[in-house]
Amino acid sequence: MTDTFLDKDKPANRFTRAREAQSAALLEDYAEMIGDLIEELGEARVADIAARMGVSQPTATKSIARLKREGLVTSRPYRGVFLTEEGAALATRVRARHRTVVAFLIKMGVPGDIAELDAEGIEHHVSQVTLSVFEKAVADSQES
Amino acid sequence: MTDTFLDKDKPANRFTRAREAQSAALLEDYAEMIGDLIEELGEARVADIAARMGVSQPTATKSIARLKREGLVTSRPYRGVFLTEEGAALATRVRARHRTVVAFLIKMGVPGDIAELDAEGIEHHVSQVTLSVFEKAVADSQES
DNA sequence: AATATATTTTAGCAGGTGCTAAACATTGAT
DNA sequence: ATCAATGTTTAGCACCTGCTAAAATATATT
Repeated sequence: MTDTFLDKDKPANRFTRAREAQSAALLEDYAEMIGDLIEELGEARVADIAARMGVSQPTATKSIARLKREGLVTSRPYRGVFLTEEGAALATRVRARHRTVVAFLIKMGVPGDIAELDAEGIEHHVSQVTLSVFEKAVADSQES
Repeated sequence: MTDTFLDKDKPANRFTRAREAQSAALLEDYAEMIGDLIEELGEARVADIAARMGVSQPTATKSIARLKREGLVTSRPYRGVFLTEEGAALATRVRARHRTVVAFLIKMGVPGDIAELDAEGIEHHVSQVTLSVFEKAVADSQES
């Protein structure tokens, strides 16, 4: 019996862990943004997704293909993109985390626009433990 | 005259900015680690670099080629890797930033080991403004 | 010095994300 | 119904980062 049964999926090394988080980041961002678009516009078109991500439409199409492969969205050719149940859950989770990180940075004194920019990169690397710390810091500042 | 002369290098969009930060991350990590190895062992060998990065040696060799292309390191075949002046400056900057992020997270209440893991991903996305906020928060907690 | 061992690089592959140009489908106007 | 404009996908490229297997070089042992 080895001592590894508890860390089955834990990468041995911090860089490996950061690489894995980064690999999930694109999926998370697309899921969240597609959710946003559906809420705002009633549908998520490739053109809008591409514009918001700052990429070309073919690039968006290709990434959407990956999202489909991963079971996060569905789409039919020349029609919009829709979140699966799993995708919608991810979007919700990611949106909440994003808001927490932004609120936390602002609470620490970072200007809002910069907090928004930094959060976009930071959020994907915040563990659950750290996120809870951020949440608590934000909540504490809101006590009357 | 357009209104863009002030934001020459600023990506239009937060995702584009995060992508660019990510592209620099690998360079930053290698530079820092090569600096660490030289300090600890007197030299930075490919095998040690690969082990610490959690990648195979061929992968390390390939990334070192990119570092050379970017002017951050020098190396001769079958010999160690050395930082250029620019690479050393980058390593110093990155190491300081890493320490600040870790210290800040710990100060906020994140356990040390988790702070270390999270910082590895977060640090590359922290702007100068946010870093200053972190530094100040750490400094404040150290007042006697 | 010859041989064995260890290290490093090269070769070749896979998969991800980006692009432009061109083909295809849909939508809207005449 | 046809044609033009718009939106989407396909094709084909480039570059990055990862891998394994094999070749090349350096180092250590006898």
